[in-house]
Formats: sequence, C-alpha cells, structure tokens
Amino acid sequence: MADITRRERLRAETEREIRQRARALLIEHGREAVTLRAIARELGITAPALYRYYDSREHLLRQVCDDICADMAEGLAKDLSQLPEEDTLGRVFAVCRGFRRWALAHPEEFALVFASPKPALGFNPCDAVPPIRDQFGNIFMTVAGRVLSTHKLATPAEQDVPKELHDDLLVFRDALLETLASNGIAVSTEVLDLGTVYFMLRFWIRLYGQVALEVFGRSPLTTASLEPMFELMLRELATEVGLLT
Amino acid sequence: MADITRRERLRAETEREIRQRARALLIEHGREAVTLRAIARELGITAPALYRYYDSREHLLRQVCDDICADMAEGLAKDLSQLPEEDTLGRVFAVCRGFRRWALAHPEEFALVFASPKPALGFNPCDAVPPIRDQFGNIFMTVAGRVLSTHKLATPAEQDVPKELHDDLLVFRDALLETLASNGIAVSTEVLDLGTVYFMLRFWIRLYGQVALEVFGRSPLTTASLEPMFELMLRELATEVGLLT
DNA sequence: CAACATTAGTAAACACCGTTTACCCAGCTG
DNA sequence: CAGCTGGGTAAACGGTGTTTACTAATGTTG
Repeated sequence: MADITRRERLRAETEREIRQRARALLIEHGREAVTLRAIARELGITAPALYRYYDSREHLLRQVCDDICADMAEGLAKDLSQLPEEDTLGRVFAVCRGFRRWALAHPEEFALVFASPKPALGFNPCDAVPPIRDQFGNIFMTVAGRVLSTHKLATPAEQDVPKELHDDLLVFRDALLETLASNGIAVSTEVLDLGTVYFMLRFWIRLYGQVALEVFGRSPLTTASLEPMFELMLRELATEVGLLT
Repeated sequence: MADITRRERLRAETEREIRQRARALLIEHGREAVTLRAIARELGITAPALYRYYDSREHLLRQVCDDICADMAEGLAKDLSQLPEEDTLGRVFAVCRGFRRWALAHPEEFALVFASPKPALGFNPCDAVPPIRDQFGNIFMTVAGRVLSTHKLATPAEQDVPKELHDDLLVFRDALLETLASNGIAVSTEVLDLGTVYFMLRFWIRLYGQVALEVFGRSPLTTASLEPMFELMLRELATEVGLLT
C-alpha cells in the first residue's frame, strides 16, 4: 500500500487549495480581503472547517507568506537557469532585478512579507528576519557567495567598518557561511572578512530600500519608472568593489 | 459675539479627541485595532455618532494620517529651531535624523502613512504622493532648498541623468520651485538644474529606503542599530556633492 | 466482518466589526 | 414660543474570527 492514505492525499490537496485561494484574494483585493469565510466560500466549505488545517487566520497568513517566498524563489531560480554559471555578477544582478520586478508585480504580497510592522503577523513572517533565512535570502546569498568565491573584491577595510556593528556583523557572517556551506559554496573566512560582510549589508539596504520606495509609490516622480535608477544603483555598487569599471 | 459658536467649539473639540484616540489605538495595538467602536467606547459615545464627523472609517484614517504628518512636522520644526539658520547642511541632517527617529519610534504610523500599498487608503494618504506635498516633504524640501541657495553643489552633469527621467524630473522641479517659493526661498532654475533635482531624488531614495528597512526590521543584523550606517549614508551623500570633505 | 477511533466537515452560537436607519432631544434661531 | 438643526441614541443588517457540539465518513484493529 502507498505510504500516504487516500485521506492524507485529499487533505494535502485542500490545504494547497486553501492557501492558493488565500493568495488569490490577497492579490486581487488586498490583505483585508483575505477572510476565512471568503476562502471557505470559494472552495465550497464553511469557515470553521479551515480550523482543521490552521490554528487561526494568523497562522494561515504566515503559511501564505511561506508560499509567496517559495514562489518568488522559484521564479528567481528559473531566471537564473537561463544564465551561465560563470557569469556570477550577472546572476547577482538577475536576482536583484527579479526581486524588484516581483515586488512591483505583487505589491500586496511584498507588503505582507517584507513590510509589515514587526508583531503584525504574530511573529516574523516566514521566519525571515533576522537574519535573512527565507528562500529569497537564501538565493541572494548564494549568488553573492559565488561572486565572492570567484572574484577578489575591493571591499572596505576593517577599520572603515563602524565598530558598533562588528559583533553583529560577525554573527551575520556565521549565518552567511552556514547558508553558503549548505549550498555547496566554500568561502574562506579571509575572503568573507568584515569589510565584505559590511558591503553585503550595504548592498541589501540599498536594494531593499529602493524596491520598497517604488512599491509604495513614494517617489516624487509622477509617471516615470525608477528602473534607470535601479540599474545605476546596481552598477554603482558593483563598481564600488571593482566588479565593474 | 465670537466668530465660533459654542456648538462649533464643542464639535471641534470632540473631533480632535476622536483622532487623538484613533492614533492612540494605532500606536498601541496596530492598524487593525483602530475600530470605530473602540474609538467611540473610549470617549463614551456610540459608534454611529462618529458618522457625524467622518463619512467612513477610511476618511477618518486619512485625517489621522494628516495629524500624524503634522505632528512629525512639528517635531522636526522644533528640532530645527535649535539650530542656527546658517547651518544649512546641519539642518538637512537634522531633518533626516528626525525623520528616522520618528519612524523608528512610531512604526505603525510610519507604515500607515509611508508604506501602505497604493489604494489601501481609498486614495493617497495625506495627498502626499506624488509629488511630495505633505508636511514632511515640505520641510525636507525647504531645508534642502536653503542649502541650494547658499552652496554651489557638485551635482551630476545633465548628460549623466538618465534621459527617461528628464520629463518627470522637470515636473518635479516645478513642484519643488513652487514649494520653495511659497516658503520664501528663491532658487534660480540654473541652480536647480536637472542634475541637482536628480541628486535630490537619489537622496530621498536612500533616506526613505534605509528608514523603511529599519522600521520593518529587514536588516540581517540581529541586535545592532543601523544608526552608524545612517550617519555614514548622510555623510556619503553630502560628500558626493562637495558639502563635506 | 464488526467495533472502534480518527477526522473532515457541519450548524449554531458568541462577540466583534462597519454602516444604515429611525428616532430623540438640547440648543439655537426666527 | 415654534421650528429647525445637529449631536447623540438604539436597533438592525450583513460581515468578521472563533468555539462548541455534533455528524458522517474514513481508517484501524480485534
């Protein structure tokens, strides 16, 4: 007999459909429209039935966050599959562009996963922060790590890194090394020195910052897309560490 | 007799208290907790009574946004009053630091006003975007304008500004000039050239971006504050245009 | 196979929500 | 004084998350 019973298969199927409908509602009508009754209505059951699958609406939303991250990560992975392994910098850029494109195309999902005030979702959405452990962070760190293992970066000297950040940067570095190791990327601690980790933090701040600004429409420009500035930012950061000239 | 009748005075008073209570709920228990019934309960009336003051919860929230902006602007103005008029750059830094400090101290309010997906509040919160017309934008642009009118900036050359942005930057410049004029600051169009406006946009993107990242806790650092990086960013941007060495 | 246990679903209820309606009554105005 | 205006009320409607008790179907076991 199969390992999974008929019941288990059905359960997994409806569980999948629940989150799928929840996401559809989120995308089409915003966060507030993701209602247990609305979800239940769409799959022809009643709201309390959903409690057989999730402890509460909060828990359901958290799982939806996971799905969202997984989906975005899948899209990014597909983008990456089109690029040669050797083009390490191109792959970093691809991930950054993919993140931006995804965020602009899915503003409600971005807001839910990446821009909710901390305790708004019970706890951290998708256990993402801190440090970045979600699937996006995973991909981002992986492609970045590949650059580190193949290029010598002109990163800031240790004495230029603010002392107040040293301890936390070292913690971050350990998480980074662990993530890279689990993805089969070996990076020596000499390569991943304090300045390099610091630069990665700077990179992420700039990346996240511009994307958030665009998603939330806080640009003072009325019509134009900020894509040119995004591209320039990428080039600027890459140039800063000598990856572009 | 006074211009305002007794009734009008009472009305204005409860109106004020409504928004005050709404803000208290927002701060203490998050956006979802700002319910009409909770507000009414706190001032000892019933929920439908609120409809004598606001058309709907949406409209009330919008007004609350205005209050929030006004309050922050007031705080910034107070900070500025401690600084000499001549220290134009110091005043810009003070506004940036004040914005960051306020945002970190009021994450729910920041999320509501500065990071809600576009149509989440019926329309734009506080008519703020685009272009930046809210009270914060006003102050920010004013102190920045004062720098422009007293310093020669080494801003990007016109050919270094992405062509796709030219039209929108010119629109933004007009709004900027109007704002500055209405605050008694005369800046010639030669000074406020395309490169300068472009730099201001870059400045705002960086500023908003890091603040949003900090408020939403998306830093991969577990405990340390990113204040040192904020300070470095300010110095970096100022150095870029020759305001610091 | 029969008996039992587990489980996905239900209906009903509770407390809360935004909003509308009809009504009341104090205070101002002619 | 009569009448209007406007801030308040209670009641109701349909919606929400969640709990409870129950049913019926599935899976397991003697």
